[in-house]
Amino acid sequence: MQTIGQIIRTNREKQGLLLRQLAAQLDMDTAILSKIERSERKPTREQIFKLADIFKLDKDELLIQYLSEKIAYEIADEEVAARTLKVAEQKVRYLKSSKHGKV
Amino acid sequence: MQTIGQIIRTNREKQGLLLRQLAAQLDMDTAILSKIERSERKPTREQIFKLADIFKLDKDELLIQYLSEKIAYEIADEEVAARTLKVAEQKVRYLKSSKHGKV
DNA sequence: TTATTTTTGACATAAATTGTCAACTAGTTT
DNA sequence: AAACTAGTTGACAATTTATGTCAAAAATAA
Repeated sequence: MQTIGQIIRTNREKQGLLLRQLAAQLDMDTAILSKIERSERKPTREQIFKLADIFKLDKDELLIQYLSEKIAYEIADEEVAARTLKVAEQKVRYLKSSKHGKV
Repeated sequence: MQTIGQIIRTNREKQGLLLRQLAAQLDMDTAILSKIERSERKPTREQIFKLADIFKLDKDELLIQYLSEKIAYEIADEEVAARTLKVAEQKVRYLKSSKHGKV
């Protein structure tokens, strides 16, 4: 199970880029990128898209990794985490169906 | 599909309580409770537990409703919402297993 | 050792969440 | 109509959380 940070580091190293080089492309501080790679901070959504561009990764896939990681950390400590996600699925389905008409 | 707000309002009315009476029990401003019932604001975790006490509802159930609603709203607009939740389940399982030993 | 890269931590800035308050609306009573 | 009651709204303040900046320390390589 790879974290976003690990995905970034792997890709960066595969391309032989230094932290500061990738950070420059992302227009961010080296310190932050270092923290993101070690999961000490989360990237922003924009940063995710820039990373997908730079590494030619599928934007949706990377976004899914990013969002799911955020959610997972949000509730990982809850005993009810598993059931919460099941109910969340129902609610998402409901919200999406309401949106396209039937309220 | 009931929102937390609807659950609260239903229970409050069942008990014949006024907004200000329930708000007092919750030690919160009437305005906020009004907004929570209409889903204009989210309750805090503590407020959820107090509500479960007051209405004699199952704490875990209400917590699940609360957490899942938060998550659902977080990603409902994403095209990738459904897959995101599936991946989140995997990540939660992984995080929980790491926690109990095997890192 | 010197130079380079990465990590760390203190602090600043910005964004999101939550709370306070007073005015407003709508309905009811006098 | 005026006064009262319940609920709603919106502007603003306070708090919390997220994100960014910077310099110095630690690790690595030359």
